[in-house]
Amino acid sequence: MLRSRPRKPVRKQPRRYHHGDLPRAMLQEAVQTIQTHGTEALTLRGVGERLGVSRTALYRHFADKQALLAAVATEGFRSLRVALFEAWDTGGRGREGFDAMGIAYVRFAVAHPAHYRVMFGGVVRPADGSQEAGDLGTDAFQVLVDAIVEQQQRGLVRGDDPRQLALYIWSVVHGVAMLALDGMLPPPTQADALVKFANERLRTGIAP
Amino acid sequence: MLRSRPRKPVRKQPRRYHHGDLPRAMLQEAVQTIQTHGTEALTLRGVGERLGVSRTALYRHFADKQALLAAVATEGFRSLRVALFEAWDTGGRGREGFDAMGIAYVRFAVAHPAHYRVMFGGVVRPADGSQEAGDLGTDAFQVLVDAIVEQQQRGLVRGDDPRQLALYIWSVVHGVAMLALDGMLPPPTQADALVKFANERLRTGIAP
DNA sequence: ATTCTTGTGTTGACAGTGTCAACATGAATG
DNA sequence: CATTCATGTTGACACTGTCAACACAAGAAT
Repeated sequence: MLRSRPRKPVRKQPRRYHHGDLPRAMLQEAVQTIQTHGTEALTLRGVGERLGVSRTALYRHFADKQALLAAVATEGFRSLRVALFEAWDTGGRGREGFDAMGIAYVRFAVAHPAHYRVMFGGVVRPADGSQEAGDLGTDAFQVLVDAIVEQQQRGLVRGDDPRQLALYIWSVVHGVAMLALDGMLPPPTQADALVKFANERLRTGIAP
Repeated sequence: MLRSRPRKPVRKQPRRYHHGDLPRAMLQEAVQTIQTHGTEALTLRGVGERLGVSRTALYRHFADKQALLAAVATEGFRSLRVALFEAWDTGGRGREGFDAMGIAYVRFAVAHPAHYRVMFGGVVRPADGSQEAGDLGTDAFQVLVDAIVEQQQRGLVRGDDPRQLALYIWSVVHGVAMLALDGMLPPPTQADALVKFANERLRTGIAP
Protein backbone atom coordinates (compact mmCIF):
# COMPACT_ATOMS: atom_id res chain seq x y z
CA MET A 1 0.00 0.00 0.00
CA LEU A 2 1.52 3.28 -1.05
CA ARG A 3 1.74 5.93 1.60
CA SER A 4 2.92 9.52 1.73
CA ARG A 5 6.44 10.01 2.97
CA PRO A 6 7.15 11.71 6.27
CA ARG A 7 9.95 14.20 6.45
CA LYS A 8 13.57 13.17 6.26
CA PRO A 9 15.54 12.09 9.30
CA VAL A 10 16.95 15.05 11.15
CA ARG A 11 19.56 14.63 13.83
CA LYS A 12 20.91 17.92 15.00
CA GLN A 13 24.05 16.53 16.58
CA PRO A 14 25.56 13.06 16.92
CA ARG A 15 23.37 11.64 19.67
CA ARG A 16 24.71 9.98 22.71
CA TYR A 17 24.10 6.31 23.13
CA HIS A 18 21.46 7.06 25.71
CA HIS A 19 18.82 9.45 24.49
CA GLY A 20 17.53 11.56 27.32
CA ASP A 21 13.79 10.86 27.31
CA LEU A 22 13.01 8.54 24.46
CA PRO A 23 9.41 7.65 25.43
CA ARG A 24 8.37 11.28 25.45
CA ALA A 25 10.25 12.02 22.21
CA MET A 26 8.74 9.01 20.49
CA LEU A 27 5.22 9.86 21.54
CA GLN A 28 5.71 13.42 20.35
CA GLU A 29 7.17 12.26 17.07
CA ALA A 30 4.31 9.81 16.57
CA VAL A 31 1.71 12.48 17.25
CA GLN A 32 3.36 14.84 14.80
CA THR A 33 3.69 12.20 12.10
CA ILE A 34 0.05 11.24 12.47
CA GLN A 35 -1.02 14.86 12.43
CA THR A 36 0.93 15.80 9.31
CA HIS A 37 1.02 12.58 7.31
CA GLY A 38 -1.80 10.41 8.62
CA THR A 39 -1.87 7.31 10.75
CA GLU A 40 -0.90 4.96 7.94
CA ALA A 41 2.35 6.86 7.56
CA LEU A 42 3.32 6.04 11.12
CA THR A 43 6.01 3.40 11.03
CA LEU A 44 8.20 2.30 13.91
CA ARG A 45 11.24 2.37 11.70
CA GLY A 46 10.44 5.89 10.62
CA VAL A 47 10.00 7.11 14.16
CA GLY A 48 13.34 5.65 15.18
CA GLU A 49 15.10 7.00 12.13
CA ARG A 50 13.74 10.50 12.60
CA LEU A 51 14.90 10.48 16.20
CA GLY A 52 18.34 9.27 15.19
CA VAL A 53 17.80 5.98 16.95
CA SER A 54 17.56 2.42 15.74
CA ARG A 55 14.35 0.85 14.50
CA THR A 56 13.74 -1.35 17.54
CA ALA A 57 14.71 1.10 20.25
CA LEU A 58 11.02 1.74 20.68
CA TYR A 59 10.50 -1.72 22.10
CA ARG A 60 12.32 -0.75 25.29
CA HIS A 61 9.53 1.70 26.07
CA PHE A 62 6.43 0.44 24.31
CA ALA A 63 5.20 -3.12 24.12
CA ASP A 64 4.41 -2.81 20.42
CA LYS A 65 2.93 -0.46 17.85
CA GLN A 66 -0.51 -0.67 19.42
CA ALA A 67 0.93 0.51 22.71
CA LEU A 68 2.40 3.52 20.96
CA LEU A 69 -0.96 4.25 19.38
CA ALA A 70 -2.60 3.89 22.76
CA ALA A 71 -0.22 6.52 24.11
CA VAL A 72 -1.15 8.75 21.19
CA ALA A 73 -4.81 8.28 22.03
CA THR A 74 -4.12 9.12 25.66
CA GLU A 75 -2.40 12.30 24.65
CA GLY A 76 -5.37 13.20 22.51
CA PHE A 77 -7.85 12.73 25.32
CA ARG A 78 -5.73 14.93 27.50
CA SER A 79 -5.74 17.76 24.96
CA LEU A 80 -9.44 17.32 24.31
CA ARG A 81 -10.24 17.53 27.99
CA VAL A 82 -8.28 20.76 28.29
CA ALA A 83 -9.96 22.26 25.24
CA LEU A 84 -13.42 21.33 26.48
CA PHE A 85 -12.94 22.71 29.94
CA GLU A 86 -11.42 25.91 28.66
CA ALA A 87 -14.35 26.51 26.31
CA TRP A 88 -16.84 25.82 29.09
CA ASP A 89 -15.02 27.95 31.61
CA THR A 90 -14.18 30.99 29.52
CA GLY A 91 -17.65 30.79 27.98
CA GLY A 92 -19.17 31.67 31.32
CA ARG A 93 -20.25 28.21 32.51
CA GLY A 94 -23.74 28.82 31.20
CA ARG A 95 -25.67 28.28 28.02
CA GLU A 96 -23.07 30.14 26.04
CA GLY A 97 -20.21 28.17 27.52
CA PHE A 98 -22.03 24.95 26.84
CA ASP A 99 -22.47 25.81 23.19
CA ALA A 100 -18.81 26.77 23.06
CA MET A 101 -17.96 23.32 24.37
CA GLY A 102 -19.75 21.71 21.47
CA ILE A 103 -17.98 23.91 18.99
CA ALA A 104 -14.62 23.29 20.67
CA TYR A 105 -15.17 19.55 20.50
CA VAL A 106 -15.87 19.47 16.80
CA ARG A 107 -13.10 21.95 16.07
CA PHE A 108 -10.64 19.72 17.88
CA ALA A 109 -11.66 16.77 15.72
CA VAL A 110 -11.51 18.78 12.51
CA ALA A 111 -8.15 20.31 13.43
CA HIS A 112 -6.58 16.95 14.25
CA PRO A 113 -8.51 14.45 12.15
CA ALA A 114 -6.03 11.60 12.14
CA HIS A 115 -5.30 11.99 15.81
CA TYR A 116 -9.00 12.01 16.57
CA ARG A 117 -9.44 8.82 14.57
CA VAL A 118 -6.77 7.09 16.59
CA MET A 119 -8.70 8.02 19.72
CA PHE A 120 -11.94 6.53 18.44
CA GLY A 121 -10.94 4.46 15.45
CA GLY A 122 -11.08 1.13 17.19
CA VAL A 123 -7.36 0.48 16.87
CA VAL A 124 -7.22 1.05 20.56
CA ARG A 125 -10.31 0.79 22.73
CA PRO A 126 -10.59 3.83 24.98
CA ALA A 127 -12.76 1.88 27.39
CA ASP A 128 -10.85 -1.29 28.17
CA GLY A 129 -7.69 -1.56 26.06
CA SER A 130 -5.34 0.95 27.57
CA GLN A 131 -6.40 1.65 31.10
CA GLU A 132 -4.86 5.08 31.01
CA ALA A 133 -6.61 6.05 27.83
CA GLY A 134 -9.86 4.92 29.33
CA ASP A 135 -9.37 7.04 32.39
CA LEU A 136 -8.53 10.09 30.37
CA GLY A 137 -11.46 9.41 28.10
CA THR A 138 -13.75 9.41 31.09
CA ASP A 139 -11.91 12.45 32.41
CA ALA A 140 -12.87 14.38 29.33
CA PHE A 141 -16.32 12.89 29.69
CA GLN A 142 -16.45 14.04 33.27
CA VAL A 143 -15.98 17.64 32.19
CA LEU A 144 -19.18 17.30 30.22
CA VAL A 145 -21.04 15.65 33.09
CA ASP A 146 -19.98 18.39 35.47
CA ALA A 147 -21.11 21.06 33.05
CA ILE A 148 -24.49 19.40 32.79
CA VAL A 149 -24.90 19.11 36.54
CA GLU A 150 -24.02 22.76 36.95
CA GLN A 151 -26.60 23.72 34.36
CA GLN A 152 -29.19 21.54 36.01
CA GLN A 153 -28.61 23.36 39.28
CA ARG A 154 -29.25 26.63 37.50
CA GLY A 155 -32.42 25.26 35.98
CA LEU A 156 -31.06 25.38 32.45
CA VAL A 157 -31.29 21.65 31.81
CA ARG A 158 -33.95 19.17 32.86
CA GLY A 159 -33.22 16.88 35.73
CA ASP A 160 -32.52 13.63 33.94
CA ASP A 161 -29.63 11.40 34.87
CA PRO A 162 -26.64 13.61 34.03
CA ARG A 163 -24.56 10.69 32.81
CA GLN A 164 -27.27 9.65 30.39
CA LEU A 165 -27.64 13.22 29.20
CA ALA A 166 -23.89 13.50 28.82
CA LEU A 167 -23.76 10.32 26.75
CA TYR A 168 -26.50 11.66 24.53
CA ILE A 169 -24.80 14.98 23.99
CA TRP A 170 -21.43 13.34 23.50
CA SER A 171 -23.05 11.24 20.80
CA VAL A 172 -24.23 14.35 19.03
CA VAL A 173 -20.89 16.10 18.91
CA HIS A 174 -19.04 12.89 18.24
CA GLY A 175 -21.41 12.17 15.38
CA VAL A 176 -21.02 15.65 13.91
CA ALA A 177 -17.25 15.37 14.20
CA MET A 178 -17.16 12.00 12.48
CA LEU A 179 -19.41 13.13 9.65
CA ALA A 180 -17.23 16.17 9.17
CA LEU A 181 -14.09 14.05 9.11
CA ASP A 182 -15.63 11.74 6.56
CA GLY A 183 -16.50 14.68 4.38
CA MET A 184 -20.19 13.91 4.54
CA LEU A 185 -21.15 17.48 5.32
CA PRO A 186 -21.87 19.18 2.02
CA PRO A 187 -20.06 22.49 1.46
CA PRO A 188 -23.03 24.76 2.22
CA THR A 189 -23.45 23.09 5.60
CA GLN A 190 -20.14 23.35 7.35
CA ALA A 191 -19.37 21.63 10.60
CA ASP A 192 -19.64 24.80 12.67
CA ALA A 193 -23.03 25.59 11.23
CA LEU A 194 -24.26 22.09 11.99
CA VAL A 195 -23.03 22.35 15.57
CA LYS A 196 -24.82 25.65 15.94
CA PHE A 197 -27.99 24.11 14.60
CA ALA A 198 -27.49 21.05 16.80
CA ASN A 199 -27.12 23.22 19.88
CA GLU A 200 -30.48 24.84 19.25
CA ARG A 201 -32.31 21.61 18.46
CA LEU A 202 -30.59 19.97 21.37
CA ARG A 203 -32.33 22.34 23.76
CA THR A 204 -35.79 22.57 22.33
CA GLY A 205 -36.11 19.36 20.34
CA ILE A 206 -37.29 18.71 16.83
CA ALA A 207 -41.01 18.57 17.55
CA PRO A 208 -42.99 21.63 16.42
CA MET B 1 1.70 -6.74 13.99
CA LEU B 2 0.14 -10.00 15.04
CA ARG B 3 -3.35 -10.64 13.81
CA SER B 4 -5.93 -13.36 14.30
CA ARG B 5 -5.98 -16.04 11.65
CA PRO B 6 -8.91 -16.40 9.28
CA ARG B 7 -10.15 -19.83 8.47
CA LYS B 8 -8.22 -22.26 6.32
CA PRO B 9 -8.46 -22.30 2.54
CA VAL B 10 -11.40 -24.33 1.36
CA ARG B 11 -11.76 -25.31 -2.24
CA LYS B 12 -14.62 -27.66 -2.83
CA GLN B 13 -13.47 -28.93 -6.19
CA PRO B 14 -10.50 -28.25 -8.46
CA ARG B 15 -11.52 -24.90 -9.89
CA ARG B 16 -11.47 -24.15 -13.54
CA TYR B 17 -8.94 -21.66 -14.76
CA HIS B 18 -11.68 -19.08 -15.08
CA HIS B 19 -13.64 -18.63 -11.92
CA GLY B 20 -17.24 -17.73 -12.72
CA ASP B 21 -17.74 -14.43 -10.93
CA LEU B 22 -14.59 -13.55 -9.07
CA PRO B 23 -15.42 -9.94 -8.21
CA ARG B 24 -18.62 -10.95 -6.46
CA ALA B 25 -16.92 -13.86 -4.69
CA MET B 26 -14.04 -11.68 -3.55
CA LEU B 27 -16.28 -8.97 -2.22
CA GLN B 28 -18.33 -11.55 -0.36
CA GLU B 29 -15.22 -13.19 1.04
CA ALA B 30 -13.83 -9.81 2.10
CA VAL B 31 -17.05 -8.88 3.86
CA GLN B 32 -17.14 -12.17 5.69
CA THR B 33 -13.50 -11.98 6.73
CA ILE B 34 -13.98 -8.47 8.03
CA GLN B 35 -17.12 -9.46 9.86
CA THR B 36 -15.63 -12.50 11.57
CA HIS B 37 -11.97 -11.60 11.99
CA GLY B 38 -11.77 -7.83 11.74
CA THR B 39 -10.49 -5.48 9.07
CA GLU B 40 -6.84 -5.97 9.97
CA ALA B 41 -7.21 -9.67 9.18
CA LEU B 42 -8.19 -8.86 5.61
CA THR B 43 -5.29 -9.71 3.35
CA LEU B 44 -5.35 -9.95 -0.40
CA ARG B 45 -3.33 -13.14 -0.28
CA GLY B 46 -5.76 -14.65 2.18
CA VAL B 47 -8.76 -13.76 0.06
CA GLY B 48 -7.21 -15.36 -2.98
CA GLU B 49 -6.13 -18.43 -1.09
CA ARG B 50 -9.53 -18.98 0.44
CA LEU B 51 -11.14 -18.74 -2.98
CA GLY B 52 -8.67 -21.21 -4.44
CA VAL B 53 -7.15 -18.53 -6.62
CA SER B 54 -3.73 -16.93 -6.74
CA ARG B 55 -2.73 -13.96 -4.62
CA THR B 56 -2.79 -11.38 -7.39
CA ALA B 57 -5.92 -12.51 -9.18
CA LEU B 58 -7.71 -9.75 -7.34
CA TYR B 59 -5.89 -7.11 -9.35
CA ARG B 60 -7.85 -8.03 -12.46
CA HIS B 61 -11.02 -6.80 -10.77
CA PHE B 62 -9.95 -4.23 -8.18
CA ALA B 63 -7.36 -1.52 -8.58
CA ASP B 64 -5.85 -2.23 -5.18
CA LYS B 65 -6.77 -3.08 -1.62
CA GLN B 66 -8.42 0.28 -1.08
CA ALA B 67 -10.71 -0.40 -4.00
CA LEU B 68 -11.75 -3.68 -2.41
CA LEU B 69 -12.44 -1.88 0.85
CA ALA B 70 -14.42 0.72 -1.05
CA ALA B 71 -16.56 -2.08 -2.46
CA VAL B 72 -17.05 -3.42 1.04
CA ALA B 73 -18.16 0.03 2.17
CA THR B 74 -20.58 0.24 -0.73
CA GLU B 75 -22.09 -3.09 0.19
CA GLY B 76 -22.50 -1.87 3.75
CA PHE B 77 -24.34 1.27 2.71
CA ARG B 78 -26.65 -0.83 0.61
CA SER B 79 -27.53 -3.07 3.55
CA LEU B 80 -27.89 -0.12 5.87
CA ARG B 81 -30.25 1.63 3.52
CA VAL B 82 -32.42 -1.47 3.30
CA ALA B 83 -32.46 -1.90 7.07
CA LEU B 84 -33.37 1.73 7.64
CA PHE B 85 -36.19 1.79 5.16
CA GLU B 86 -37.61 -1.48 6.42
CA ALA B 87 -37.67 -0.22 10.00
CA TRP B 88 -39.32 3.03 8.94
CA ASP B 89 -41.83 1.32 6.71
CA THR B 90 -42.89 -1.58 8.90
CA GLY B 91 -42.89 0.78 11.88
CA GLY B 92 -45.83 2.64 10.37
CA ARG B 93 -44.01 5.63 8.90
CA GLY B 94 -44.81 7.67 11.99
CA ARG B 95 -43.25 8.43 15.31
CA GLU B 96 -42.90 4.76 16.06
CA GLY B 97 -41.31 3.99 12.74
CA PHE B 98 -38.89 6.84 13.17
CA ASP B 99 -37.76 5.57 16.53
CA ALA B 100 -37.40 2.11 14.98
CA MET B 101 -35.12 3.64 12.37
CA GLY B 102 -32.80 4.92 15.03
CA ILE B 103 -32.70 1.56 16.74
CA ALA B 104 -32.15 -0.22 13.45
CA TYR B 105 -29.25 2.05 12.63
CA VAL B 106 -27.41 1.44 15.86
CA ARG B 107 -28.20 -2.27 15.77
CA PHE B 108 -26.68 -2.49 12.32
CA ALA B 109 -23.48 -0.90 13.56
CA VAL B 110 -23.31 -3.09 16.63
CA ALA B 111 -24.06 -6.24 14.65
CA HIS B 112 -21.37 -5.51 12.06
CA PRO B 113 -18.82 -3.39 13.89
CA ALA B 114 -15.83 -3.93 11.62
CA HIS B 115 -17.92 -3.50 8.51
CA TYR B 116 -19.39 -0.31 9.89
CA ARG B 117 -15.91 1.00 10.63
CA VAL B 118 -14.87 0.41 7.05
CA MET B 119 -17.84 2.50 5.95
CA PHE B 120 -16.89 5.42 8.16
CA GLY B 121 -13.35 4.71 9.28
CA GLY B 122 -11.68 7.09 6.88
CA VAL B 123 -9.94 4.34 4.94
CA VAL B 124 -12.35 5.16 2.20
CA ARG B 125 -14.18 8.44 2.10
CA PRO B 126 -17.88 7.89 1.51
CA ALA B 127 -18.23 11.40 0.15
CA ASP B 128 -15.60 11.73 -2.55
CA GLY B 129 -13.34 8.67 -2.65
CA SER B 130 -15.47 6.03 -4.24
CA GLN B 131 -18.19 7.66 -6.21
CA GLU B 132 -20.42 4.65 -5.85
CA ALA B 133 -20.03 4.50 -2.11
CA GLY B 134 -20.87 8.17 -1.92
CA ASP B 135 -24.04 7.70 -3.87
CA LEU B 136 -25.15 4.82 -1.72
CA GLY B 137 -24.24 6.73 1.38
CA THR B 138 -26.48 9.56 0.30
CA ASP B 139 -29.07 6.99 -0.72
CA ALA B 140 -29.24 5.77 2.86
CA PHE B 141 -29.23 9.38 3.92
CA GLN B 142 -32.10 10.09 1.57
CA VAL B 143 -34.24 7.52 3.37
CA LEU B 144 -33.83 9.59 6.49
CA VAL B 145 -34.58 12.85 4.70
CA ASP B 146 -37.73 11.39 3.19
CA ALA B 147 -38.89 10.14 6.56
CA ILE B 148 -38.40 13.59 8.02
CA VAL B 149 -40.30 15.31 5.23
CA GLU B 150 -43.15 12.87 5.65
CA GLN B 151 -43.29 13.59 9.36
CA GLN B 152 -43.18 17.31 8.72
CA GLN B 153 -46.21 17.00 6.49
CA ARG B 154 -48.04 15.25 9.31
CA GLY B 155 -47.03 17.94 11.74
CA LEU B 156 -44.84 15.64 13.79
CA VAL B 157 -41.61 17.53 13.16
CA ARG B 158 -40.96 21.24 12.94
CA GLY B 159 -40.46 22.78 9.55
CA ASP B 160 -36.72 23.30 9.51
CA ASP B 161 -34.63 22.43 6.49
CA PRO B 162 -35.08 18.66 6.29
CA ARG B 163 -31.52 18.07 5.16
CA GLN B 164 -30.17 19.98 8.13
CA LEU B 165 -32.46 18.06 10.44
CA ALA B 166 -31.38 14.81 8.83
CA LEU B 167 -27.73 15.64 9.31
CA TYR B 168 -28.39 16.41 12.94
CA ILE B 169 -30.26 13.18 13.57
CA TRP B 170 -27.72 11.17 11.59
CA SER B 171 -25.08 12.64 13.85
CA VAL B 172 -26.93 11.42 16.90
CA VAL B 173 -27.30 7.82 15.79
CA HIS B 174 -23.85 7.77 14.25
CA GLY B 175 -22.44 9.06 17.50
CA VAL B 176 -24.29 6.51 19.58
CA ALA B 177 -23.15 3.75 17.25
CA MET B 178 -19.53 4.83 17.42
CA LEU B 179 -19.55 5.11 21.20
CA ALA B 180 -21.10 1.66 21.42
CA LEU B 181 -18.47 0.22 19.10
CA ASP B 182 -15.71 1.79 21.14
CA GLY B 183 -17.13 0.24 24.28
CA MET B 184 -17.66 3.63 25.85
CA LEU B 185 -21.20 2.84 26.93
CA PRO B 186 -21.01 1.43 30.44
CA PRO B 187 -22.83 -1.88 31.00
CA PRO B 188 -25.89 -0.41 32.75
CA THR B 189 -26.47 1.90 29.79
CA GLN B 190 -26.65 -0.30 26.75
CA ALA B 191 -26.81 1.05 23.26
CA ASP B 192 -30.52 0.34 22.84
CA ALA B 193 -31.34 2.16 26.04
CA LEU B 194 -29.33 5.17 24.95
CA VAL B 195 -31.08 5.24 21.60
CA LYS B 196 -34.41 5.11 23.34
CA PHE B 197 -33.39 7.96 25.59
CA ALA B 198 -32.00 9.84 22.59
CA ASN B 199 -35.26 9.46 20.72
CA GLU B 200 -37.16 11.11 23.55
CA ARG B 201 -34.71 13.94 24.06
CA LEU B 202 -34.47 14.38 20.34
CA ARG B 203 -38.14 15.34 20.21
CA THR B 204 -38.55 17.51 23.24
CA GLY B 205 -35.04 18.74 23.91
CA ILE B 206 -32.97 18.82 27.05
CA ALA B 207 -34.30 22.08 28.43
CA PRO B 208 -36.70 21.72 31.37
C1' DA C 1 -12.22 -24.37 -38.45
C1' DT C 2 -8.20 -21.59 -37.58
C1' DT C 3 -6.12 -17.40 -36.10
C1' DC C 4 -6.16 -13.30 -33.25
C1' DT C 5 -7.33 -10.53 -29.63
C1' DT C 6 -8.42 -9.59 -25.22
C1' DG C 7 -9.90 -10.51 -20.63
C1' DT C 8 -8.51 -13.39 -16.84
C1' DG C 9 -5.38 -16.02 -13.70
C1' DT C 10 -0.30 -17.30 -12.35
C1' DT C 11 4.51 -17.04 -10.96
C1' DG C 12 8.57 -14.48 -9.55
C1' DA C 13 10.33 -10.72 -7.48
C1' DC C 14 10.88 -6.55 -4.56
C1' DA C 15 10.61 -3.12 -1.11
C1' DG C 16 8.67 -2.30 3.17
C1' DT C 17 6.66 -3.67 7.68
C1' DG C 18 6.33 -5.39 12.82
C1' DT C 19 8.66 -8.21 15.78
C1' DC C 20 11.94 -11.32 18.15
C1' DA C 21 16.56 -13.10 19.66
C1' DA C 22 21.17 -12.12 20.52
C1' DC C 23 24.48 -8.80 21.33
C1' DA C 24 26.60 -4.08 22.75
C1' DT C 25 26.85 -0.20 25.64
C1' DG C 26 27.00 2.70 29.50
C1' DA C 27 25.18 4.59 33.85
C1' DA C 28 24.28 3.45 38.46
C1' DT C 29 25.13 0.43 42.45
C1' DG C 30 27.79 -2.59 45.54
C1' DC D 1 36.83 -1.15 40.63
C1' DA D 2 33.57 -4.90 39.45
C1' DT D 3 28.79 -5.91 38.53
C1' DT D 4 24.20 -5.27 37.24
C1' DC D 5 20.68 -3.93 34.54
C1' DA D 6 18.13 -0.69 31.85
C1' DT D 7 18.72 0.96 27.34
C1' DG D 8 20.09 0.89 22.41
C1' DT D 9 21.78 -2.04 18.15
C1' DT D 10 22.16 -5.58 14.56
C1' DG D 11 20.54 -9.57 12.13
C1' DA D 12 16.95 -12.21 10.79
C1' DC D 13 12.22 -13.78 9.76
C1' DA D 14 7.58 -14.07 8.23
C1' DC D 15 4.31 -11.44 6.13
C1' DT D 16 2.32 -7.78 3.35
C1' DG D 17 0.84 -4.97 -1.11
C1' DT D 18 2.17 -4.42 -5.60
C1' DC D 19 4.31 -4.76 -10.22
C1' DA D 20 6.20 -7.06 -14.43
C1' DA D 21 6.26 -10.94 -17.24
C1' DC D 22 4.13 -14.94 -18.55
C1' DA D 23 0.18 -18.64 -19.37
C1' DC D 24 -4.23 -19.75 -20.46
C1' DA D 25 -8.96 -19.68 -22.28
C1' DA D 26 -13.08 -17.81 -24.55
C1' DG D 27 -15.03 -15.11 -28.11
C1' DA D 28 -14.30 -12.31 -32.53
C1' DA D 29 -12.45 -12.09 -36.98
C1' DT D 30 -10.80 -14.24 -40.78
